[in-house]
Amino acid sequence: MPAARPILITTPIYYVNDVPHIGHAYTTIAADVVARHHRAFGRPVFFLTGTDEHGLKVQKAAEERGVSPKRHCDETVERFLSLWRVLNISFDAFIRTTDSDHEQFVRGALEDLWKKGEIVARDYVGCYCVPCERFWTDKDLQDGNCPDCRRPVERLSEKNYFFLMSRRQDELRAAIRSGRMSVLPESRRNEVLGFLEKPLEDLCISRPKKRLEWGIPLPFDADYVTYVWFDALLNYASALVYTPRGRPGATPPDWQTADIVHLIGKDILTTHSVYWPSMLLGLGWALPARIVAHGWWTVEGQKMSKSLGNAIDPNVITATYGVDAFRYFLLREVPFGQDGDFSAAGLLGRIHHDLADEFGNLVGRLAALVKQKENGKIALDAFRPEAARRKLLDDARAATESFQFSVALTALSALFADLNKKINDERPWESEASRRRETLATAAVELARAVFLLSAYTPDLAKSAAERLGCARDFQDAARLFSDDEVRRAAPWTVSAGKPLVEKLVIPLSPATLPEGKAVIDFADFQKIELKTARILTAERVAGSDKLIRLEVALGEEPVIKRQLVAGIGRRYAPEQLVGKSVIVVANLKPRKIFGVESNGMILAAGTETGLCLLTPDGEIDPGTPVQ
RNA sequence: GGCGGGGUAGCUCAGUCGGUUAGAGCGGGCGUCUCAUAAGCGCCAGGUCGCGGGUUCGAUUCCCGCCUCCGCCA
Repeated sequence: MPAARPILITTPIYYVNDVPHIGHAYTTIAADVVARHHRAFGRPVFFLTGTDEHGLKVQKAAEERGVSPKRHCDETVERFLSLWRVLNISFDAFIRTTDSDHEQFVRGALEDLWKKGEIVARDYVGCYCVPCERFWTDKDLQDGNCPDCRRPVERLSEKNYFFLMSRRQDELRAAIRSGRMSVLPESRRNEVLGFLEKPLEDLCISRPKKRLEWGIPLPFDADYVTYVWFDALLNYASALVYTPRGRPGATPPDWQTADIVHLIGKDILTTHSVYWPSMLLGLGWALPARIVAHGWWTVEGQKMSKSLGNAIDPNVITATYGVDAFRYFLLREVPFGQDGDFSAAGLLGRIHHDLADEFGNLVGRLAALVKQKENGKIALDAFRPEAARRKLLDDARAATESFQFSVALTALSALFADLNKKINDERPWESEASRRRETLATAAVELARAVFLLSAYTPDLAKSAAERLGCARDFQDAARLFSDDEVRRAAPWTVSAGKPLVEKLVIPLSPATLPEGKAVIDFADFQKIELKTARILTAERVAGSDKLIRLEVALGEEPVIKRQLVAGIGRRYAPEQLVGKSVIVVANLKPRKIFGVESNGMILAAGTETGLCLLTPDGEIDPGTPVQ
């Protein structure tokens, strides 16, 4: 077999100031799956990740802490390194843009472009926003301020250096159209092609040292440092020519011949599919084969944001639910490329249904059957391949190799379901011996192959499953495991029984995803709340308040039970809008006086004072009906 | 505002190059086996296929308009 072309798989280098969250974990786990998968099948792989450590934000953060920028980076980079250890990330190299070899490399590339005339000096006139570290055009400004942060901008005219990106427009477009460089998913490809319909501008790649010191000095002008993106993007190539920290003995491929795959988030699509390839064209280097952009995660239906404080800390999640469960969930839940929602209930559902019930139990029942009926030995010569299940395995493999992780895991899931059905149908606990052996050997081999494919996604879980099946040794040789003839000739597998492979978790609610300050209540507490439907009979504003409305509601029809209550919904609803509406009220709330009016209950609404929304029954229902 | 992509079962989505009963997974309900983790397997979803109009013998599928959501750009 000819040696497979080496694959270079990369994640973006993460901004060292960031606190790692689910988004960082997602990209990195996806890249890890690709790396592990190809390694398992014997293809040379180089898996690269790292941190981006230059720029004004780092400089400022270091100043605030009273340490040098480098020292600041040395400390904060640990957050990423330790998370990757926790998440079982098998990177071959971890690059930091402050590595001196990387800095040398960037200077070399700049020198080369400068000599080739790909970089020119020009006066730049524009409005600069210091906090955002970027220029804006006059059109961009909003009321003369930065459109991002709304702070005032500085008008500057200064010499800067420009990379002549504009001259790469046609070649770039052609590269994408021809498939020489593919951008996935297709919607992102269209976006880039749309972007390239408009005239492409040149890229300012310098920053005067007087404004920014923390960067790589330009080799041809010591008064300037390199624009952070230009510096950062070059990591993909620089990491191959020196040896950043990483897996000992890992051999980097040659940039010019490697199959280069950049995994990115959709926010950095343009930098990776326009800036970076045009830099490569300028340098005369090979283009990446594929740029794969994934989507965003929301958390419990809400956008992740600093102000909400709902960013998911993968350290916390994995401590509660397990690393493999987390890895599995992220890649199974959402088609790669689309946005997804991370929820405790969703994660728990995947663990219980997919991993414990469907998969773990299958391994367990098969091992138990072999133990009881065959003295623990699986005679592989009884294996009889089944085309439909082989197709599921092939599909799963192909899907992983084309970054369709959820498709791959769905195919494996279908295989597990089919094997469960096969065992049910063929009833090996009571069938005659030769038939029984065939059932068990066939199920075992097909399950082992699936576990092999799963091992890129959930390495530890797959390892325990393989040990349970007694096939761990044959995992060293994918070609043999997947060859019907060869696997039939392999030595029998000896199963081992044991505790359930995947334990179900008893977690009432995820502590990691609970809003801060909210206590967990048990069901009995919840039942104390009497919720009922009600119809609003009258509504009027409470004198002296623009927020409060006095309501009379019907809590029962015959006889009509009236109730007076006060609700703080006046900024959103006018009284006349309310009459006749059906609502949900807390009926057993202790009465209290608000603005001198007694309120005997509370109306349920979602949202804040102005953005709120009354909760109303979805259909006709009598007032006074209990809500449960 | 321009360009692009959506709006299909409670949820997430697939699908129809126009045509008898519109599909899957999850959740929910019912049944059943017993090797296994109260696991497995089987059965049960009648949803104006966003709204209005048009073309057609016939449209959820094609065309037009509208509403609405999302992405990129401005």
